[in-house]
Amino acid sequence: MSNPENGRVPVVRFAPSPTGYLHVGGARTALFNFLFARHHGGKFILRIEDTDQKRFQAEALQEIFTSLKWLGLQWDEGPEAGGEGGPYFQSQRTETYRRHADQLLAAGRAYRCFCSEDRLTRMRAEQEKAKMANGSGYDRHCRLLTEAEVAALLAANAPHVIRLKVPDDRAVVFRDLIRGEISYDSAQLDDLVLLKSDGFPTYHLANVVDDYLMRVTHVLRGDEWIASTPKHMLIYEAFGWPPPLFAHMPVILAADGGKLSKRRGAASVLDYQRAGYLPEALLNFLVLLGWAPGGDREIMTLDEMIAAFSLERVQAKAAVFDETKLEWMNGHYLQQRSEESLLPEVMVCWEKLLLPLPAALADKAYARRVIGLFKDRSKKIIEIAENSGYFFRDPAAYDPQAARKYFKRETLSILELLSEKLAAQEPFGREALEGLYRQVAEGLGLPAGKLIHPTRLAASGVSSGPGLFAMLEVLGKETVIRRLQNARNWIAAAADTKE
RNA sequence: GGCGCUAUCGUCUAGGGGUUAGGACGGGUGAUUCUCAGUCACUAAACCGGGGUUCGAAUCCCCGUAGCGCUACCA
Repeated sequence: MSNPENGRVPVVRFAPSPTGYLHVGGARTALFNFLFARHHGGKFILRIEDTDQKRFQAEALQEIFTSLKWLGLQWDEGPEAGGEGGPYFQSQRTETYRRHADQLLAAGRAYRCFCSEDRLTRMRAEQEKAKMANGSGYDRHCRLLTEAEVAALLAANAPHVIRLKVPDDRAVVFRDLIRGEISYDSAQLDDLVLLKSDGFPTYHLANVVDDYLMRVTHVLRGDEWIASTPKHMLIYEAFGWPPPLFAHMPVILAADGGKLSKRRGAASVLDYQRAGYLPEALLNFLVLLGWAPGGDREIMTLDEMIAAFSLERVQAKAAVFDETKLEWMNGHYLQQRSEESLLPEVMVCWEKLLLPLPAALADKAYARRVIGLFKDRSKKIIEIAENSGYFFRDPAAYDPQAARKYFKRETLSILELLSEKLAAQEPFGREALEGLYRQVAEGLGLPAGKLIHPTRLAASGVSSGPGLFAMLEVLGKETVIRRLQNARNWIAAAADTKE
């Protein structure tokens, strides 16, 4: 399948810089790239933009890989995957960038700039003071250097950068696939730095050179890059290369309308994993932030997203990250999942929560049944583990409020009677147990609730949870009777101290 | 300050010259039940403001306002 825009099989790339963890905004950009590539039968490249040595973090790199894999966004080319366009770390391509910067120098489209940081700072301060209406930015001081001056400075080993010669006063126009035509006046643009004095390229140079060399057809990136795009257009032009197509994704905002940050709701992708979210839920939620397939469809598998995805339907407006809806969606996907598939992840939570580890945890079949009791009433994986502790050890205490309500003196005899009946009950299945309870209640002339609530509290220590009879069935006869006895003794002791 | 982008219920969005402006989350009410959830039903809730264009504007154009982005030898 070829794409409708320029007839070539699309090649896209996700190009994070390893300066921090992959957060949901980045994940959404990666997702849109992935969906676009898959929809058109194209290629999805992962490229690491690590040209800023000062901000590089090795852990961040690992986390980016782990996050993308967890979400199921497998890249076709990139680190670990290989490919013809490699290497995929920009820090390993510095020779390439230098060569290309030289090429621009030779063509007279760029020049060496020896200005010190000091001079630049002073210049900016003066511009600030003069409140220059426009055209603030580098004053092009070194553009006027003669060849002899440059040669002398070079001979003296003077540190320098390479800057692009930006044309004076011209419209730079490009078409954003989501917003339409966007135009900038080149007079607004700086003579931007292409190669830094440490020999590393700036984002702008590396980005353009790599996108060209890797034959990228569509640049789908966050909309904070819109203002950089005219600069990139000028670089393509200086090289004489045809530019790719651009589409800028709207940003994702925090609930208060501000920027997404760790402090404000949006953590890294892996934090959502740790918090008990399912990848399919996060993906489905994220795809709806800035895109909709049309109509009323919301719940979609990855394959359905791929089939329906199109850039034309991507929203231009920033979207607010609504954690509540994510939770709802996660609950939905939790219900869809089998007990079996949930087991490893719930087990991790149990192992953290239940120390020392109860022997019952080793019984996989039992664990699966417990999960079955909780997955439909939970929103996150962690909740399944948090609320099910009593399936692995007897309650250490009873919820005080519930105890006041359900553990009364007259409950004593009820629990005793129930213990007796339960001991004789066979089979110990949920329907049979319910039948037994209704029968006993009737015999006593009491509403079934009078039996059910104390039993629940005795068996679990809390007053909320799965249906009582399903719970008793999973717990098993021996455990249930033991807990009923424990509760009986507890009530008796409480009654004594009161007197 | 300059430049740019954006604007439909609280939130995500559908629609797009003539509609009772639709759906989802969240809220409210009710039903179900042994609790909590869940599920189901019902319900309140929106076209930023002003000018044009037009028989007709939420929809197209302009202006304003607000929000956001960029304005680095960061990405």
